[in-house]
Amino acid sequence: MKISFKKAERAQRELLKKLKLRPLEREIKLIGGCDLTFIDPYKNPTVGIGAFVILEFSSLKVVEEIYDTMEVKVPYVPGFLAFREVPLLVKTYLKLKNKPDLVVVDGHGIAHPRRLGIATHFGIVMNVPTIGCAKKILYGKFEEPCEKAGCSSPIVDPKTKEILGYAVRMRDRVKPVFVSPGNLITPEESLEIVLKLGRGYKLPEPTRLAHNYLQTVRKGIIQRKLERTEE
DNA sequence: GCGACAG
DNA sequence: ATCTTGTCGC
Repeated sequence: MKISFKKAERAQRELLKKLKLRPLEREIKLIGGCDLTFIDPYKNPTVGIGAFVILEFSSLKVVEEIYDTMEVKVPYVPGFLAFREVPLLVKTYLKLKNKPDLVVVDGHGIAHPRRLGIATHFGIVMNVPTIGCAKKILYGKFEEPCEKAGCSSPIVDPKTKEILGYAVRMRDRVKPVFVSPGNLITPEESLEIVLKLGRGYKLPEPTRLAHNYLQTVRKGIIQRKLERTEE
């Protein structure tokens, strides 16, 4: 499927009007992590697998895990990731029994050329507080944080000098992750919460667990598919 | 014009 | 985003 940049940008500008970067309104009890993978990432129409893992924020214990699949035809284009991945994230989110008070999304929030990273896009569509946590920078300038776990430095918009988020070192001497608010939260709160989600790994727990869960699910699906075609 | 470019 | 073992450094 082709993608109209003109229409996509227009859609992003429309969604931007609904963005709310304001302090959290209620206490975070349940926190969700989500991620996507594909059966064949190099094929164009391909089957995507989406997953959500819900954790109790205070203990980081898993409360619920769920996944769903969907045919994905939209290609990945930097700056327009949400158009490829949000539909499946929404489909999976709707299956949850335990709705989280906040969702950590694999990708950026407002640290995006038009402030509409996947975390922001999903947060606005679902009207839920979100934080974006990406492994690589997409937009904004930052200084390398100190080498210790817990160190951070702001991601600044080169045009407006606004703070879009933070580069955060979750583990000693390991590459930082890039944290920015998605919707219904502030940059400072996003940083504060992500720091509480560290378990000594590079990624915050919700994201790490969603990713691990997906790997297991994916192997199972591929395995079952093989058994089915050879008997 | 060139480089950079989440997943 | 996937395929993959060992290996090096802290």
